[in-house]
Amino acid sequence: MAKSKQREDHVKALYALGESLGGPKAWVSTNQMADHLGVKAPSVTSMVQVLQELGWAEHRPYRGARLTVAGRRLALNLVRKHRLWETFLVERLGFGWEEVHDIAEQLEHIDSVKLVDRLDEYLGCPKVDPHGDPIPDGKGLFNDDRSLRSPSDLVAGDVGRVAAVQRDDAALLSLLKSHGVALGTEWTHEALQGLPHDLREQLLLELVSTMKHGAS
Amino acid sequence: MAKSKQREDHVKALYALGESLGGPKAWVSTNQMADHLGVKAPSVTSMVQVLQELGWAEHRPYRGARLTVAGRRLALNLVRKHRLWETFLVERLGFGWEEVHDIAEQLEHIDSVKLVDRLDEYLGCPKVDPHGDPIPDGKGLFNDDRSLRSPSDLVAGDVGRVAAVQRDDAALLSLLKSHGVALGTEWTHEALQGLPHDLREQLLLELVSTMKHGAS
DNA sequence: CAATATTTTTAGATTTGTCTAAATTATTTT
DNA sequence: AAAATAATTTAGACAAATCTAAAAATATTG
Repeated sequence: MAKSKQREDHVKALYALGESLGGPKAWVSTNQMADHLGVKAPSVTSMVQVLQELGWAEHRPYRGARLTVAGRRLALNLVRKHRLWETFLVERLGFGWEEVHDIAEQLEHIDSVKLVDRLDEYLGCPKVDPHGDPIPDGKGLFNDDRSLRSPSDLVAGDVGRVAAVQRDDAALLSLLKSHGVALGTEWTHEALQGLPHDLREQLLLELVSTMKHGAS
Repeated sequence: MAKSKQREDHVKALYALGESLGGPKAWVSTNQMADHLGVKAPSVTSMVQVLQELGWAEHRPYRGARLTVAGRRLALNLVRKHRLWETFLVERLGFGWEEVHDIAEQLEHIDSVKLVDRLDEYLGCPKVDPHGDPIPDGKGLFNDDRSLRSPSDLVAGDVGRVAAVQRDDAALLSLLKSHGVALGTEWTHEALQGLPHDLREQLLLELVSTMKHGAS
């Protein structure tokens, strides 16, 4: 096995960037990972070579890296732990959704299958975390049957409920909060235009009502 | 500050051994620490020198080491976190008291004052953990007003309630469990003699009733 | 109290994860 | 398509935490 905080962080970065780049087959550049992790590119190169030896990633020199099936399983387990702990912090300990990320970042590295399973059960096997993001189950599968839309998909007359936020960092979440944006709040197309563009684009909405007729 | 898991582990060992050797002024040998931590003596020497530079310990070559006031504060905070997490695992997640030590050993290094305070509050500010050991408060003070006795202090006719166990490791605790020993169970002097000597000596009891008259 | 035995430290090597600077490969531009 | 530019890797250094083997200090014993 030979896990470590750093190795797990690199696996998670590889997963997150791979997803945003078009799925498990996408190659992620070492520079992107370096930016994402706040380290320099050569550090990523050497770590990615370690991940390859551990069987968690594949590395094509000068092309990039991507996760193997085992690496993906590990990544999804980290996501699961992160989101379960965030849920615990918000729902049980009364934290605000904007202040839990850094703590969950530490808690996700705690190594105990039994702990995660018990925590999941204790929280009632939640399907989404406090940011609206889906929580993978014990086998690393999402149960994401929501149909989310970008704010730019809404037209005049539509109302959308905030279901998730794309990026999970304290600054952004505080800013959203200060504009009255929280999970579950409902917004008309018009009201959304009142938000700054970069903020608005971070939201994912569930359509509550529309004036449009025909196919949804 | 510059905390790390290893530095914190050495501070905790220094605290634990110092206590069992007669309080904060006692010098702890590097060999004792090495045994306790499962590393070699030279590793401890170099780490103790680091702790000295950080202001957490004092090192007298060839004599031993002991904590400074700051080091002691850090140690007590680690004990606090360890015992709060153990309480959480047993009382909320349904773990057995013998299986929580290793997980709490990881959780105690999570760094967030707010998290610890919220957890404490969530658990109802418990005074003792599932092994019966007192939990220091946020300022590092024990509220230990129990008067505990060693099994050998009991005489014929006395009944004692198991209030704590001296050592916290899974093997011992499982063994105790298999002999029917759990926190809160009551034992007569005679019944205690039925336990193996080394097991019996790990217990701390609260006197429930006695046939003796006069001073307690 | 001198010789021996034990404990502890120093010296130097190793592993993990990071860095900077230089070399290499890929991409873009003209 | 050659030259310039950008991205990535290699090479080599460094810090943290560990180890083994050897040296130094302390304790024990005859």
